[in-house]
Amino acid sequence: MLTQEQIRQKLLEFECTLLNALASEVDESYYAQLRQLTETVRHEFSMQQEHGTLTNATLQLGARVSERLEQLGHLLHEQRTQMQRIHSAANMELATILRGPTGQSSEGGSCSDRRDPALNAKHMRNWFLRNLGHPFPSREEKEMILAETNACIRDRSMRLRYSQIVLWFINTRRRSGWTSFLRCYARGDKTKLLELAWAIQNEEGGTHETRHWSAGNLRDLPAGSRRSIQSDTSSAQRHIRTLLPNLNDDAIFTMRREWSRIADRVRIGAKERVGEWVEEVIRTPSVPSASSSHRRALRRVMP
DNA sequence: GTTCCCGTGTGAGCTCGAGG
DNA sequence: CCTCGAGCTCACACGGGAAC
Repeated sequence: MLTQEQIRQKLLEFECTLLNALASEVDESYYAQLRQLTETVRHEFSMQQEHGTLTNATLQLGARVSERLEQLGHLLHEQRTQMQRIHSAANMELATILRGPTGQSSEGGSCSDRRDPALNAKHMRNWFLRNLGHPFPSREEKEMILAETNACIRDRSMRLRYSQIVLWFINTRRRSGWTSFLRCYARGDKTKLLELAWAIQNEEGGTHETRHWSAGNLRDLPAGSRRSIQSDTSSAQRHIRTLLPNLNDDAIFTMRREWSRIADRVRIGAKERVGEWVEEVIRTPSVPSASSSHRRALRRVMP
């Protein structure tokens, strides 16, 4: 353990370092060095305090250093805020230049303005994957996702609207294949699909992190459906075979593969897949195509 | 009847690769 | 380099169904 004099000496050195930092520019490496030094001093100080070996004068010195640290903290915060402001202003200016003299503002509703290539879908994807069995956020949840997404966007003009969140979920359900899966394996019954998702999740095991998806919560269902599931206590433990008794091993394998593809498409980004739609149409020629995408695909492949 | 939400159909901007 | 088509994505309009 250090002597009282050694502690005082270290505190004075530390104070000197802090004063230098306050008087000059602090970069990331200097900041890291200061943080390390702070930890060392704090550790030594608390050890001495525990043993009651600190004099009043040393305690006062400690308080003064602590005050300097706080000052430095404010200064760093100010520096960072200023840097962020400069960065944001530079980005906006660059965007204006790149847009060129004919560039239009995002107001006005023309079609050229509707598309936002920088749509930040991270939070929406996360929510979707965590509720893959029932990806229908409530109004409150959509507003929360909206707030989380917009908190990540510093440029106010780029912030999302509530309707964009709604549209994203509609389009993602459709394009990831979730809606087709619902029709195909649950006959449009969302409650059954959630049960199926739970069954797949139970059989697959692991965690959300290893699977990259979760079935979601019963609370997401309408009250009536929730009650009907809860009344059947074994439903969450049901097996895929019980839920889909008509499917053989091959069909169950195909179903599980399609389910993991849905998760992948949501995780990486939903893509239109012309080849697979054509396959689907060829497989079931008697079923009229339900989606515009089918028609678009066919129009492209068979002009 | 009204309101809200969802699904479907479709338009349109953008990117990218192939071909001239 | 330019053009063109395919694919991807966002957005809007509209209709249907459920809840009130």
